[in-house]
Amino acid sequence: MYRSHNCGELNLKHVGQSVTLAGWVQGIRDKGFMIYLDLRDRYGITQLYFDEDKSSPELMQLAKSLGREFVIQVQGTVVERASKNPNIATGAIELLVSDLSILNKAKLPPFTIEDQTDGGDDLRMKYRYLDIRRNPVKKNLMFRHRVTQAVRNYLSGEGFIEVETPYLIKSTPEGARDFVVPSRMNEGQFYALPQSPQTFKQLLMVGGMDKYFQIVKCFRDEDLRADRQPEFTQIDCEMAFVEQEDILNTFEGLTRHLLKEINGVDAGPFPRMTFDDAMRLYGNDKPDIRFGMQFAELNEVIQHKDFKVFNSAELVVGIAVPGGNNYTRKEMDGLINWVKRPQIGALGMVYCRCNDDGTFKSSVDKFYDQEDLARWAERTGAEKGDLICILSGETDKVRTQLSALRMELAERLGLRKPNEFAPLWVIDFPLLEWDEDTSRYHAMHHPFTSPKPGQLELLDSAPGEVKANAYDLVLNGNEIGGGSIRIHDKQTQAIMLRHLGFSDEEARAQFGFLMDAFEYGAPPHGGIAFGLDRLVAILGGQETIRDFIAFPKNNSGRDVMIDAPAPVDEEQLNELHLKLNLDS
RNA sequence: GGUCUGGUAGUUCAGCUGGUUAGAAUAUCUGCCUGUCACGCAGGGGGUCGCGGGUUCGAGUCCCGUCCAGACCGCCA
Repeated sequence: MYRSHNCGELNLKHVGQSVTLAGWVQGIRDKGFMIYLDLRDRYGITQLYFDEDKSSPELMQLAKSLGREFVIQVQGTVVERASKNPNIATGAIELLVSDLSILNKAKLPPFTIEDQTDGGDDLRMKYRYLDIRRNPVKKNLMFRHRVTQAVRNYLSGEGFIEVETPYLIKSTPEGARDFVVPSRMNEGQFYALPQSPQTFKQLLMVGGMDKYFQIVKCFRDEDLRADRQPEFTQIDCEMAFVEQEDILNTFEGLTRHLLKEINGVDAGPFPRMTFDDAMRLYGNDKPDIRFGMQFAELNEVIQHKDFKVFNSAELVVGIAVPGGNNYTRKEMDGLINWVKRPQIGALGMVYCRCNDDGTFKSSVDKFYDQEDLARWAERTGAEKGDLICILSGETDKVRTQLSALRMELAERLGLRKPNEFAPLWVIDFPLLEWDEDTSRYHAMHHPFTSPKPGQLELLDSAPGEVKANAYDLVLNGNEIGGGSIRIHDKQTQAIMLRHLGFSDEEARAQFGFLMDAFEYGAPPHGGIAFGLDRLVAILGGQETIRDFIAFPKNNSGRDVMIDAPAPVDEEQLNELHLKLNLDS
């Protein structure tokens, strides 16, 4: 037996007991005549105590030879401390050590194993196993466990069955790039790793599983971001015999349960907003509604003067920035430069200060009088002391730009409070989205999403207008889940694929198995998938998902710890019937 | 594919318009210290300034290239 207790559980009740502990040396405070040593494991820290008067010279010597992160085992007696530390759970006691053995020595770690480490990201990733010893990462992983546990309990309690679906599947042309796996036994052929178990969960519905979920890895070979990894985890869910309303209610229930169970937050009914409204009011299909600053379209009240920039714009839209009037000239210039950066791409920004005396001062006073400016304030809801920021241009672009500005300003104003949770359903997404590059429509959600009832006919006349039974769950400006009611009959699916540019042959080759299944009694069904990594990070009050993943990839998709990806040798390539072409 | 930022001691960083022997903090090592817990005090060691080229009397500093890391845009049905 390596230990009788862990390093987080001993307290005054244990005084006098003889115990055995094992763990890592967090730190040593060598006072000469006595030595204090912090012993750490997953559960906490317990102070070990060596005393020249009470310990043998050999034991003192051995204790002095210890270094940081040595793995040791100690036996001793729990004693009450002469001076207690109220900051840790075991702070009232210490262990007077009688026996010490070194289970394993440790090299000096390349960064300090402390809450505030001195290590940079790169180094921490390379030695992730050391990083995981640190509280922030350790706590995040344990937090993630609590969330997944709560998800499983809740869904299980609601009658959902967790079913595993295969990882080695088939590449499909729609959507993200696939990770591809060559097949040794099938020369020249490849599996693909799933971007999601989408078709399989639909087939489970055809198979009568009725309520399915799976906490499952998904793979997308696209560039990474702070909140995006090439392999990530979804809470994938599907239900049969449901309408959109059933799905929304069920998974609003799950989300409310998580907010209560994990964060102790009682969330009321989740508000719902159509995609069109989200775009109009926030310029974004995943609005952060923890704060206001809604868009106000100003065309009517702004295009009657001689200011050509506004008059020629498709859309003129503004937001009120609370307390923004106190920005200095320099800060305003900074803000204007910020929106003009290539990442945002605005050509300029017009602003209007709302003074405390009720007057207005705009950057375009040449063109607009006080009466005009008062109308801007009325439209944007700006009050005394606020600042109105106005962008103009092509509708889609200007909305995106103002949305970015809104988020940036909210960030600067501290309006994006991590402990506040504002869930929102965004509904009525368009079925199709025009793609400039390929000059065709592609599915906004995925090709199995059903159009709103009665809108199938519109597909021919006005494909861009067709709305889908598709919905996203947004939490604090992040898309944490998305789903749809699916097509469940072969004819509709065929029509859909035809509009996505598939020939009938291609459709059969790619999705024949699904369409066949639809002919054998497919129930109406629909579902949703949550991005677990993102969900966990947001519930944990953070924006980056990396520290909620035990072994994440870096910005260029590398695992710097095991140094993957890596070349394979010639023999392996031959076995897979592959020849490298590194020139292309 | 693109834009931007960074790469200097084990680590995190400073190092101005080019100019003596490249600094700080922390970590580490040695000694001292009887209640520490971010222990304290004294002292020591520690550098191919990412790499390659160029400009210059002289480059950590300027220029070009390259590699690596991070943020973002494109991309992510």
